[in-house]
Amino acid sequence: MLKLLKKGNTVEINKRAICLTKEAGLEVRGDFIVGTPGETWESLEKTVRFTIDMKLDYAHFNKFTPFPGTELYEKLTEQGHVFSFQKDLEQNCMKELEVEKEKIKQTIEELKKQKAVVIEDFDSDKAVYLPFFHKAQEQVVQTIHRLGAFPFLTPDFNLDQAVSDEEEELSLQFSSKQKLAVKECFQKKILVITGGPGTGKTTIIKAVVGIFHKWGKDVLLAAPTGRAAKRLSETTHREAKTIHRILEYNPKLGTFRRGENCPLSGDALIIDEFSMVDLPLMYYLIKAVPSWMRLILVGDKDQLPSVGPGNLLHDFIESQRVEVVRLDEIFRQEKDSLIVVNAHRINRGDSLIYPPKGEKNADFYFIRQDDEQKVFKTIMNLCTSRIPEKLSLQPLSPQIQVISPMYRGLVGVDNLNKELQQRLNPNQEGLKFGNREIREHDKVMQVRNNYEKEVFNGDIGMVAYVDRNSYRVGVEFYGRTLVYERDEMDDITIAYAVSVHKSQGSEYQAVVMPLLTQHYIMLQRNLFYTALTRARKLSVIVGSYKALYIAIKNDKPVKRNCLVKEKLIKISRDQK
DNA sequence: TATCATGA
Repeated sequence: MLKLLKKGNTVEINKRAICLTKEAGLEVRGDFIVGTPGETWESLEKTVRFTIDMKLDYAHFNKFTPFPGTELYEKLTEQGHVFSFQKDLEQNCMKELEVEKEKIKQTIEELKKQKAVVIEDFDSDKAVYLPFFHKAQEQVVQTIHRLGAFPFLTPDFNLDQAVSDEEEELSLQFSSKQKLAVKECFQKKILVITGGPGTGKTTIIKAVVGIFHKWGKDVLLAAPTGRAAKRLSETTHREAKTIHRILEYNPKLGTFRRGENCPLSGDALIIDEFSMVDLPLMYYLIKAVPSWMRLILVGDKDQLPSVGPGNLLHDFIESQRVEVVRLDEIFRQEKDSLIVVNAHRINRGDSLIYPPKGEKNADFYFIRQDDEQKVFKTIMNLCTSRIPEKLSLQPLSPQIQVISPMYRGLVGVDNLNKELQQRLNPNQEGLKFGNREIREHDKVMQVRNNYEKEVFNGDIGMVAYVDRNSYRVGVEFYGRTLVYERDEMDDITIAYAVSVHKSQGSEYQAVVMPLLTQHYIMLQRNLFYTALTRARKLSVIVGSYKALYIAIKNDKPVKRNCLVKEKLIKISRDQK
């Protein structure tokens, strides 16, 4: 018998299945099968095929026989080597593949009987889900469809006048696109506003909130992270909460008090940084949205998709069943900035434009370096002297940030932090906590929301003092010094280098990033785009051309197996 | 084959 067991955050299917999943490359992780809900038969088979390929490769490797197509194979055959057992092995593997496929089908059928998975016909294919993800996806699609069709109040005042009033109040001039975005918030039931950094998303929210307020309507402001919520409330001068908080999350029970039976109250709900919202969170959120409430979703569709399943912002936009305003004019940086130009090129999958040789005033540089050691050395050199000199900044300045795609490795976040601490902040007596040391003047990052201290996950600070007697540390965040007790030390981490994911939502004058083929799993267009657009004045990429090319060409992570987009299209077609 | 991450 197969059973679903819950262990920590992971669902395990009994031993045979795990064995099967391991052998077949099917991983059951974070409550869903193969990384994404709605995995199709076709892609399941591809995964299996891939695993068999790897096995084949591995088998050859063990017998010192290279795989056809590899450089080594070509070289050796050129030299007259013959690999006679090649064919047998391949044939065996093909048989194995059939057996594996059959085993997977049987396992999934068995799981279906136990209602441990939901199998759904979709077009000519079949989709496999864990029940929760199936339910979540259905609910999100149906509710978005229903909410969009629900009648709503349109303003009884002159909208154009209201917009110019806001312009005056905020003392700025909206572009025509921005004006449109503001006005559409009042003319549409559900609206998506998307645009890159510097396209004025927050200013638009500000104006929208202002107009709603003057109209006498209640607006709820929320964001998926504590930091984004804090930023939102700072710019709008109104209360903004995390989505978890507006839904009144209960961490002990893992439930939300707000839901169908206890909906949110208000006339409009604005979610900022919507690109970070994943399918489960959207499910809980949408359940708590009453029919009359307007929904305004704001985010950058080109940023990193949520780590959790789903790619909702993208799916909503692509489905063309939700109204979208795209902000594409850039205000923050000039048009001749290579950072801006290249950010656009990355999103189109075009190759980058490099500064002319010897150019000293460009804001983007690519230092070609194939060797990991050399990349490492270059980064050290950039951080200790070249960048601080060029921008006249202190080497310890929080305005210089190293970003890395991964934690592991010589040019990973962890090692870079260790080495940068040694070079940038030597000779300081620090406090040891486990295997790390916190020193005076160190750059640190808060990694957990703390509402008492008013610091949030992702906030960057500097160690102001270290008290060796009481084992306390004082950290200065934006002019405020906060005291950390010994047992609070896990709330901060050294932050000379941070992951690209962590850097999302922050901006720095200068950004340095290694990019090598060893990061291949992370080499995605969105990742590179996010890293590049964190810099305002200077962005330096150190790495191999091949890695750069892979990253730009790879738009795969955008294509997830969720069927939110397809289902939104289907549901509106079926109703006609 | 193995990476990133939020929330109370």
